[in-house]
Amino acid sequence: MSTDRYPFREIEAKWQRIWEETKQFRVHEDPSRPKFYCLEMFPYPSGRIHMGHVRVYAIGDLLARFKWMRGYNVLHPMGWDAFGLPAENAAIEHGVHPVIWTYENIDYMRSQLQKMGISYDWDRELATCDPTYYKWEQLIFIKMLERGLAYRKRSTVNWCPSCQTVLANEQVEDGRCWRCDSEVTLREIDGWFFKITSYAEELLAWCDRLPGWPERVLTMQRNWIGKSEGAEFDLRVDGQPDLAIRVFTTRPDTVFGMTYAVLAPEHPLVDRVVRDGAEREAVARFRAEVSRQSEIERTAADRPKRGLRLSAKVVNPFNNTPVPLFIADYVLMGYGTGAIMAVPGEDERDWEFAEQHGLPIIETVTRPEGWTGKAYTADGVKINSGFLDGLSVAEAKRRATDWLVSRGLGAARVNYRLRDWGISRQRYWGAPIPVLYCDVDGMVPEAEKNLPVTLPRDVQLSGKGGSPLASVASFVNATCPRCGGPAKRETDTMDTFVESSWYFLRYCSPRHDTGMFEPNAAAYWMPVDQYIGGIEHAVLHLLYARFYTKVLRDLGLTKIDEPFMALLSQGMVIKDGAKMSKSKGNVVSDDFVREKYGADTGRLFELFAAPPEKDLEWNDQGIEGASRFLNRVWRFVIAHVSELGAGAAPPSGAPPDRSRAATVPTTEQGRAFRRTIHETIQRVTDDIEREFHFNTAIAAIMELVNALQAFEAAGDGATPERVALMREAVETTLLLLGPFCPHVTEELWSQLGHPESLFKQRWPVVDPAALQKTEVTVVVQVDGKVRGRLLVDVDAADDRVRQMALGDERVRPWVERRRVEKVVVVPNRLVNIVTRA
RNA sequence: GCGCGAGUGGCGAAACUGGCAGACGCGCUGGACUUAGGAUCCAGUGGGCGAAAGCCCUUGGGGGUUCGACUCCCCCCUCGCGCACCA
Repeated sequence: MSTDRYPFREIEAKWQRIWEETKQFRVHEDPSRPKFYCLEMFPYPSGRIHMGHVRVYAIGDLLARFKWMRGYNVLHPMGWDAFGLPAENAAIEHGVHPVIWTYENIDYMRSQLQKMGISYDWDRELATCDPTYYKWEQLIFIKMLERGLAYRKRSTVNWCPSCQTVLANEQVEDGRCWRCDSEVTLREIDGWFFKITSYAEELLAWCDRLPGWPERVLTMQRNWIGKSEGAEFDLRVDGQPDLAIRVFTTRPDTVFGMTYAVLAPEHPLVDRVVRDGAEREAVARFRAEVSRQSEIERTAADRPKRGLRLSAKVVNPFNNTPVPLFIADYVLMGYGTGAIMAVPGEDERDWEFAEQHGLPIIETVTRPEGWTGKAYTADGVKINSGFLDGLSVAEAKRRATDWLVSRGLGAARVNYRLRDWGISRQRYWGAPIPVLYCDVDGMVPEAEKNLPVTLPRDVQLSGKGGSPLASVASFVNATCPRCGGPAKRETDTMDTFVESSWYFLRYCSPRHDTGMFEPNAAAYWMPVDQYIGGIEHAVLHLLYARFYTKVLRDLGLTKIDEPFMALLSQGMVIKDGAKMSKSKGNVVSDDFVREKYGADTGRLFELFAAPPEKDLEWNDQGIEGASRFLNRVWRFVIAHVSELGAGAAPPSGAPPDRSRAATVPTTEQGRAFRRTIHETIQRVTDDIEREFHFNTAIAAIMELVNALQAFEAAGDGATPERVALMREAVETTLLLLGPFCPHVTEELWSQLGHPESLFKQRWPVVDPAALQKTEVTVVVQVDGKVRGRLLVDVDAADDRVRQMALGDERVRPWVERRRVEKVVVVPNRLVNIVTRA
């Protein structure tokens, strides 16, 4: 057990107190300064902050403090995503009311964050379960309802049997619940939806205009939205003139290859094309079989396709040929029209099905030479396709669509995979949906003056299913805001992703009480300049928030199109091969690390161990290294305080101009050392600002400290020049390290005699003169292998360098008795002598 | 299956637009100080040969482009992630 650690406990408590007392990180709109809105995804108050959380907040704090020092007015808020199931489950298991459980967790986690010393403006703290918060969400819900952006319908939805609630499509991963991993089932239920599909095109288009986002997140969003262009048209049912089946295809060029058609088993027209009792029975049996499959089984691509041939036939409008009609499990009711024309020649799924059922296959695209595959889906010349023969696929698509349109048989059509966002939750701990049902007026939104519709405190939570609010008579029985008669309240609550879809706007004016946010404040701060959070929300929260922001814009509340300009998706913190989580029992608590090593050390280690986008394996030994480094800095500065501190304080409190040294070094050693200082400034600045490579930024600072110690050790006395250089190095080190380890650097900064906070200093500026070199080492290679080194003047003439290289005595033996074929000179870098025997 | 991304010492990782591979740190080895060291400091640390100078090999594997390849191109292997019957 190490003993001689710097007194981090006292230092951290001291500076947290001072920052709080001086309200150092409280901010206000200030149009005279550039703003920077730095935001980390707010946490769900699950209980304790662990090292997985620390990583995100350390990154956010580093960027916020860095931007402060770069002269920005930085908004850096924190709050709580406070509604959600764990609170309700805790209530069921332990009998604690969700409100108690939630606020106790918030209190504890807030104290943990405060002990981390993050530069939050705590005056802006919010919790989404606060009625003054969700009130505005209810108001927006009503406005969305008026515009048809919120609607209620009965539909087949994803149901999590363990959470006892509906899930949106985005919240199902691999057929399992995103939160509890239970297998999701399907259920027919009434529920509320947000019409995110109305924004599909815009959400997709803006993916191309978010250069600050990681490409993989944008790809995931594009895939999720799943745009496909094609055509829709009717297939007449043979012998039933009043019946037509609408199909959607992305390949209208292949219609001449249609050899059958398929309806989803649930398709409503199935009942109308069925001819007799026996067939009806067969259909019922098939449907039962299909519905027995779980969602996972049904959508797995690698399982055999099951189908049932119906007696009816449908007619291909292009050539009036009747083809057989099937119902099959590989056609989904939820996409397109729930019915397809099947073209086995050019579609892999149809090929597979056709083979199984002995159906004919017509090729309508010329295969390339030597093609041995089955269905052919690439481009080629059209064949067997009537008036389309000889065209390319793209051209044939256009012509076929035109043909349909001109005859009034169909239309060009764009489909999206994205479905509307189901937001009804049959649970208690969420924001009530502000709607009532009246016998006279039907479904009625709550009057604005009656908002918020608050969640009642007294409720029986059993987890047995059904919305718990339904059993709270005082909540359910209400007054119709339209007729004043009795009405019943909606008892579903909203998906908690609704709260997190606008909290970043609320932070701009968190106590504003006449609207969602104060428009001028939002206009000043928004959009978020840097958002930081986990990759797990690539499609969930990040898509919902983008959608909701656009809705607010269209309601006239804000002018911004997109909430987050730049996104940093940090990797997970792994321990023993798994993500840290309570259920896996591999959590390294923030309390443990902070008490043993200090907050600065914990943060430093997480920022140093890996670049932020990569997963980080927690390593108990690695943190010792971070601790050792900070101790080394501490000991060095303390040991030299008296000699360095003297005169270090600027006379008037004005920040000294650090871009010019008090002294221009007179020795080569001094010049080299000062060059190291300024190279470090450049490296650290670039690493933070350009690439988010915090690990290499820290490495550069470590190198500077190593150089500082070497410089000190190699000296033969404290000349004024040496002291000035060391002071420059020490101050630069503290300034550069500040955003990573704020407490220890702030303390040392003050010990050096500076009356003003380190974080009110300007970020160090590179002195170009210090970077200048007079000589460089040039590597000499012979046939690509390093054989020698030359010390030459910077920008020495190529010819001269060539001569020196050829004449170098370490190089000569490798060149002797060989012919020099060529000499490549890369100025200030290397010489490569190419030889031949 | 399709689409991305990644494979570098014992470990975490560096390497700008092709130009000294392995910065920085962990671990390990030896030494100093010490009653002690799990503190601190010094030295060493990719592999092989060698007393040393030095030489040879080395960025998943194979080919290619180039004076020169971790970096660019082609094929293959492994791992991770995403999508996964979306017509």
